[in-house]
Amino acid sequence: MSKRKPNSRHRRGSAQPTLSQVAELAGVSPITASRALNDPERVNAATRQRILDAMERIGYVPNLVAGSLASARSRFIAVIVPSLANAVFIEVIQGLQATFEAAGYQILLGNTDYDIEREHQLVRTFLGWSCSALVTAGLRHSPACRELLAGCDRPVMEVMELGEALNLNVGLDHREAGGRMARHLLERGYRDIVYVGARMADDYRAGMRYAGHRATLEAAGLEPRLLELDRLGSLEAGAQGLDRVRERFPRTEAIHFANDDLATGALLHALRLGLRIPGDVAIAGFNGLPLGQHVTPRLTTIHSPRGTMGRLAAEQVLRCLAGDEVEARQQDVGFELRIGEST
Amino acid sequence: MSKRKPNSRHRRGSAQPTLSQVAELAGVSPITASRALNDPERVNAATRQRILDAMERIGYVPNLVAGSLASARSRFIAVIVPSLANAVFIEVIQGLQATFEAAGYQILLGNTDYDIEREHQLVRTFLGWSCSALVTAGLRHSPACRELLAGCDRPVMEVMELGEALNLNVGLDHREAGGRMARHLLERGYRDIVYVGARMADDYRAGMRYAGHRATLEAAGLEPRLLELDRLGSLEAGAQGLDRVRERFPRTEAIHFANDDLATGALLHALRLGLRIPGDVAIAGFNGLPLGQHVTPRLTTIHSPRGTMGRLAAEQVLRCLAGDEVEARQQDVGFELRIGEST
DNA sequence: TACAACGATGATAGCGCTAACATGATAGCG
DNA sequence: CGCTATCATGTTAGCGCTATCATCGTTGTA
Repeated sequence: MSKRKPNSRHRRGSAQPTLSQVAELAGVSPITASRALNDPERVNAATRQRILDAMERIGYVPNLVAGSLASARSRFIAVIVPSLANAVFIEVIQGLQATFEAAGYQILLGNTDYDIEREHQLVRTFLGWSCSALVTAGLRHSPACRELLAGCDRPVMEVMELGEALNLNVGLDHREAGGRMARHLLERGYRDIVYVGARMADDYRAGMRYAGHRATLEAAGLEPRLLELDRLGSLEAGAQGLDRVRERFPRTEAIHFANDDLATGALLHALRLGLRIPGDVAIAGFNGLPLGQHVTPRLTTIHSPRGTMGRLAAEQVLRCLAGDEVEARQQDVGFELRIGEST
Repeated sequence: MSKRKPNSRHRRGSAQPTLSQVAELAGVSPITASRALNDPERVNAATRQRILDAMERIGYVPNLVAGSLASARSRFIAVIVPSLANAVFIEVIQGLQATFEAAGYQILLGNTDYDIEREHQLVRTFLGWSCSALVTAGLRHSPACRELLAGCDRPVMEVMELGEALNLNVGLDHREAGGRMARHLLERGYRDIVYVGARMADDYRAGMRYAGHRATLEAAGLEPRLLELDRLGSLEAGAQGLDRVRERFPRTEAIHFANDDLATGALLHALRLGLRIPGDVAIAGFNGLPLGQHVTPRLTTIHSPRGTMGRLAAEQVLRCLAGDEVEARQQDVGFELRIGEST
């Protein structure tokens, strides 16, 4: 029933207390109240306390959206990963999150589901949020996305792998890692070796490891064999992978799996089947997930420092944001062969 | 060297193309350009195409910060969890994320690290971002945080457990789940049963499961035994838990672990030690993680539908945001006893 | 004592967008 | 043919905050 007053045209807003109200209560101007929060040193201690009290009293919550618009910068860091189902990305995210959060930044998490177009969309959205920096998992982007990232005038960090990066880069050499494991298998005397990947068109870093693996085998005069599964890595997929390898390549002595999930799934499945490991078949993985280190026999794998990768990447970005000179735009976190009893 | 012109006082902004520039190029007013994006039906098709072309041409990226300020609502959903190290939360987040993302919402992820004050801080920050709704893992909050949530005038969803919720609630009854597993162990004939928890002051839902476990044992006239570890659940901790139980309660017939990580860690450790399961000791867990279903013997556990929980919660929140009447503010997703060979 | 240097605070003017209302053209109706 | 309904678009006025420049004492110094 209550008709809106005809004169007062607008009345919007969220009915939340505003900085102006705080300022009025404290008897200062809004800008001083703003400074009390964002640049406390520039405000007289007594005045500041009066302002903080007023905020407390009326339950003021800063409107960060307004602040970001006015200052043209947010305290958001965009983080874009291809999947949340993979423990590897989670650990990198944890490293990023802890470091950024400690510096007062909030993470905007995006999940591409291995869709490169989706990534482009996410980058647009995050730029629309005036994020301070972007972190993406991997170096592969659609051309439009790459252009957007190159021209966005803020730190762009690409993690997980090393290569021709747009700007900042922290990761490891997957090709080399794949080669390293292949060499280990050769050193152990295995000759009939199969590499098992899972959707390597999407998980292209697994493809890079395979490339290293293949090159090593070829250099040794052996014929590389590849089995590719059409679903992402999981324990279940690993079990299936083992079955398929035994069916297709019955003389196989060793299986080099694209990751620990696959490898552990195969290992547990092999135990169920009563196979001896590595007597009947040797199994190797990649990642160094805890899981593989708790089974018997322990999984031979290549450990990558994922938490560290996230932390280093975040520190690098923070340094950039602080305006410090960044010494190394590219950082190799390396990897480590961990030999268990499975090979 | 180039002195700023003395008259033009300000010149800020990000040098990014704006809607006004798009509008000018397309020969319409800014509001029409705005509508072409946010409410396409209300704009003539030809005009709309002209506007979209103009956007494409100058590489316009919507400034979502400005849009949110003007409309007093963002498309953010705050999601607050106590940890990212636990697969359980990850799976809930995945369910939330997929559903919210499909509806055009962006998740703001917060990690409290089991610190209730940190949660309060996160809620403040997220409210400052004008998030459309909040999702928190669990019902426990600091009084100030609870007050903030109660008065924030947007959907608040509490997931994971059921109880006295602020507003919306999707979860399961942990007390009942703990009781259910205890009953199973009793039915199997075990009498000397130990419950192993890990930092239950923090992981208080594990404490609720223990309460159900204890009640069931007491009702059967048995004395409940508890072993608490001072670190969070992990395979490693589970192995340690088994050792401690065997040392402290040598006659133990069955161990009810607070979660699958602990249980699986113990199970694998037991196999390493050459113990028979369940002959020497029976092992049960909670969660229904894939891991436990791939070991031999398979782990007896209680499966909770975590992905579903996330999805249902998100759907409920979306319904609320759409203004639909919400039929049930509280939803029990239940749980399922999955009997493996470990008991 | 005059003047620069500094510290504390304020006035003004937007940031880029959209809600609310307004306008003008066209269509539908008896 | 005058009236209202509907559609397409425009005008106006902020959303709540902060960058920029301005002001006004106070202090230190020659």
